[in-house]
Amino acid sequence: MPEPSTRKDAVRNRKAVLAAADALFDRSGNPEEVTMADVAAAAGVGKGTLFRAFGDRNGLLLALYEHRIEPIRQTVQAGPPPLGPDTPARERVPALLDALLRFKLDNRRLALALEETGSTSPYLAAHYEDWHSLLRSALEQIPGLTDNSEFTAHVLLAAIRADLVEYLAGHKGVPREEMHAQLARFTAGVLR
Amino acid sequence: MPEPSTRKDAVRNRKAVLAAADALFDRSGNPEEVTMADVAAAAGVGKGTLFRAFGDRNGLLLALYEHRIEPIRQTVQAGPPPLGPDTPARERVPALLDALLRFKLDNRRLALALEETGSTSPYLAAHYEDWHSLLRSALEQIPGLTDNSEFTAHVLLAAIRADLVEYLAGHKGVPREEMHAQLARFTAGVLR
DNA sequence: AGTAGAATCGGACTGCGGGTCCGTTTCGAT
DNA sequence: ATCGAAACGGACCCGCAGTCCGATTCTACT
Repeated sequence: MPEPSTRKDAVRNRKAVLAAADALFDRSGNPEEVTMADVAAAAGVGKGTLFRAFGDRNGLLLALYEHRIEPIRQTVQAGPPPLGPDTPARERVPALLDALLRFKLDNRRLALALEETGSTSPYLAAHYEDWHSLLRSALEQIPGLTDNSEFTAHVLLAAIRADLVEYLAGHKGVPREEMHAQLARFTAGVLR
Repeated sequence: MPEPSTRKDAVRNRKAVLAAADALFDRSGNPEEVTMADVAAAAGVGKGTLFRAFGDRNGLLLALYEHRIEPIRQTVQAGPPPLGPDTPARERVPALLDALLRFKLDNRRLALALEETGSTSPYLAAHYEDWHSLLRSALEQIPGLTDNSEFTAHVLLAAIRADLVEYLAGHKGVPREEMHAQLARFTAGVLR
């Protein structure tokens, strides 16, 4: 990410901001109450620096997200089954959803903040398209689902949206394994 | 809604505000850019009046929503099949989802505004609980779905969330009937 | 009809957060 | 050591939800 010719104070500050934001978002219950000024202060940096490095609030959230999701992305793209590309679709679909659910449980605040961001619908984010098309092409390889795969992929992703996960896990107190089990059961039903 | 002893100017202003808000939300593409000041101005009323009548932005949105959804609510509660209580669950579930999808298509801006409202997750709204428990109890009457009905109801409702509907219908240009068809196909699959 | 006083009105005002601006500081190439 | 360029940082601006309180309008009572 850091360009070859970037001044080292810029690099240092970028890291400081990422670390501070990372900590702040996980700590607070409601991500909306973490302000940009807070992040800048916690990182020991001015607001100007913060905004120059990440553009806007959404840019910061995105950078955090990409950093955290990287391992999963890698595994999906070139790793072993059940996530990697060599997995039969029937196993890969539930595995993908399971991994994403685990990610959202592990990164609830961040995922929430990312999907909330008022004006920007989560469906317009670049990474949504990625996950959707991956899931969709997996679904297309399963006989009997090829016709409605587009919509089915949307619904399966909607089943693990950050605010739903937060509601069930955080508000309703549904335990982790229970959520995984319910999602697996539902997915199995859809895949018939 | 207006208490027996409410001054008539208050009643008049309340109606004016509702009418103005109704029009404004439907007109603008992005509901976030309709400000409370706009609504007050369009209604020919001061901001103080607006806030006294509805509490806050969310209160206004809710009042609008309840006004518009009332016919559906009535039909569901005491109307004829396929929405009313005498409908066999197997037909009622898809009918409910279809009606809600139609509602969201017809009231896109409003539904969006209602589900966005930053800090307040849609899952904490009173009406979500209502629809969820209705759908869930219908699902429970279908053999083979009784175990996972809770989660299944959440997912089916997630399939018609306002921002997803807006994304598909508005951004991707999926026509109405196509959306209804896709939802019906998916639901049929889930109900097996 | 007239009047008192309570409820409502309305727009100036506050608080707050995202985002910008620009004088000052730091970097690194020569 | 020097100089131009890039980065810094915090004062500043802007827009919006929500509040406050003096002015206004309604209604109950005579």
